[in-house]
Amino acid sequence: MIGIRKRLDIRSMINITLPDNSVRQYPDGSTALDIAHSISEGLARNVLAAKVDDEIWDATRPIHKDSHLRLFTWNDTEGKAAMWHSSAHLMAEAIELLYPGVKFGIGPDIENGFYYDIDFGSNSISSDDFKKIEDKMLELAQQKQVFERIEVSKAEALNYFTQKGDEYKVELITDLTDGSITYYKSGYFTDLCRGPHIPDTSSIKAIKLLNIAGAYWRGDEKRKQLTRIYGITFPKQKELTDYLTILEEAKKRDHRKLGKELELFTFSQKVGAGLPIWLPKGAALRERLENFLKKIQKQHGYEQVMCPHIGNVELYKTSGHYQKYGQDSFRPITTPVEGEEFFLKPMNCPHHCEIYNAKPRSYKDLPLRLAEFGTVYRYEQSGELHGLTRVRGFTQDDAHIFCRPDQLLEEFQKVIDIVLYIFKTLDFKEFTAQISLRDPNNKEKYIGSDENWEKAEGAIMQAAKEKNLNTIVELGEAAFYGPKLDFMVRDAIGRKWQLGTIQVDYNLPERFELEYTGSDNQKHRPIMIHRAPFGSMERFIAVLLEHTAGNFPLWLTPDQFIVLPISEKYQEYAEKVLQLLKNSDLRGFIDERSEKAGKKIRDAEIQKIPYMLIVGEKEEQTQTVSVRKHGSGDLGTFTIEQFANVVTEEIKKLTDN
RNA sequence: GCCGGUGUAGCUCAGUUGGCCAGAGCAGCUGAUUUGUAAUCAGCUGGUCGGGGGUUCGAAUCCCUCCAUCGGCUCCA
Repeated sequence: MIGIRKRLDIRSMINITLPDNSVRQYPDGSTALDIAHSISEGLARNVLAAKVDDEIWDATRPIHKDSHLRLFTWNDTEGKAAMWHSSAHLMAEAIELLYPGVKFGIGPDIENGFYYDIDFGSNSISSDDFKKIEDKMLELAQQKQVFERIEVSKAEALNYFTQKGDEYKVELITDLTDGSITYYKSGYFTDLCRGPHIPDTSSIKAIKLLNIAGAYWRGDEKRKQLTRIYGITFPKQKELTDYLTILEEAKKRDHRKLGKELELFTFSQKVGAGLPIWLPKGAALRERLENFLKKIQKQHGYEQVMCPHIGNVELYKTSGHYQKYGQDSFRPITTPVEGEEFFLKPMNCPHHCEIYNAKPRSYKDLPLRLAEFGTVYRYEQSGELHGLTRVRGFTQDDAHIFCRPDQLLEEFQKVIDIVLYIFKTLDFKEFTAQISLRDPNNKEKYIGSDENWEKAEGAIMQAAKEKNLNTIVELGEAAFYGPKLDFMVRDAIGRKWQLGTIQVDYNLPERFELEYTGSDNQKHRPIMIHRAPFGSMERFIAVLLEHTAGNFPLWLTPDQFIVLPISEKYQEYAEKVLQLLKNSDLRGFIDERSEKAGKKIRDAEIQKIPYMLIVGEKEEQTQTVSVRKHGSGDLGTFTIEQFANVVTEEIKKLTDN
């Protein structure tokens, strides 16, 4: 069906139910914008989109039946989405005018802004061209271009884009069903689009193109790479300025920057890309974090084990990792005489299976919980490396739980408890529990029987449900041998990273022929749970750095205090203070430089040391310290013992929750 | 791996259209100062301008290539 409905002279009335459940009558064919006008002019100016019953609509689309209506403005997610989606069209329009003949892929709104994937043909483009495009966009936006929705037939749509020579749109249309296809036309630009859009471009007042990147057409590495331009727009210039300021602030919390400034870790071109080197302060911090988890694990019946860093190729053929990842691994290590092949250990599970197999197991031995801080090496493509969050060598806080079927649920839930305890202790409030299942349309990517997959997926969902976890389900995110429960946390600029992971595995026990003798004196197969509450030490510390902006909890932080003698005369007393606090198991050092107190304080603040202890004549006479707290200032005078007690108590409170 | 950006002293950055011995601040070292809640002063050290190749009378600056790094894409056992 084509085009514009005829406007009737005498229209019947429709009932519109508003969010407060009040019902109002409007002429048939009224738009959300009309209705907004009837409520208030201010509202009408701000309406960007509307929800008509359960669908998000253009505010300018005529409504022809009794409906529930909700209006969206910039303050609503849906309003922002409509604005950014329309901004993508605006950008495409500007680009089409500036670079005639370009072809368009897709251009959606995203969490913060929008992008458009464009085939620039022989034109090459870089961020230097942004200004020109932004200016053009502003010019077009000011023309108050109206977004017009047009229904078209499939044949018509195919014809239009074939003539235009845009093969990407043709491909998209081919996959659509006839009767549901719409165009949106604004100014000089017509796009295949489901909508909805804002009424017109005049609400787009501030525009910033953010970055440019290659993006494979339809996410497929084997297909052509288009140029993706990311941007964001706002209804007010000030909001753009604020947004950019927030981005700048977030960059200051980048773990790569803080890690260097706080001397936690470094990288060396000579050692190799993606291979972090832990400096003394970082290594000590990491050790504290390991000890924290070791203590919890000990309480939960885990046993520590240790395995070599390499494993014979046969180990990985048995596990199936060789077939899946052999070609994408660091090249094998071979022995000079025998020609045996070894792989750098990319995961700990096969080794742990062999520990299980080292002796016969009884049902009474289960669950068997084997834990190891296992350092593994994985070849990651060079472009994927990223600080400590994506590396080629890292240490997993790994453990494998071998259990009987009747123990699975409880064991899984106990692991959830550990993860939640850690998150609580370290104050990670915003995380997502993601159930990662296999892609039902792509089963050949996975090993194992359907039956085992179904059992494993069912177990995870049941455990998460009984623990009242607020979960989201992602298809296709499972590991190749089993489904996972992943705990996702965002970094400073909003990227999502997987930290903790818990996985149910029926496959490796089969491949390694793991067995236990049951009470019936028959052989049975155990189930394996893979779990890493931190995920990896590297990634966890990276995310922790960004969450705390380098102000680690007192029990973790490298230096808990610094003693600042006012002058060299008080050096001896400073050493006494240091010694007494060390005796109380606190960490710190003395700033012995011949600098003024102000300078020493400034430097200690920059180093984010929680407590600064200023000592001079007064303090020496009364055997006290003047305490200044990082970020909050002077706390007054304490005896050394008082200070030690206060800090010890504070540490206790942080770890005993 | 792919697209685009970046690479100058330990750190943060200047270095005009290719042109004298490549600069600054901080850090470091030496000396002076002996300091009371976010920067005391002076002097000095420190760079094959990411590596290699090329163009040129002349390259930090232009070209090629490799490496690292940043933002994405793809991937993530």
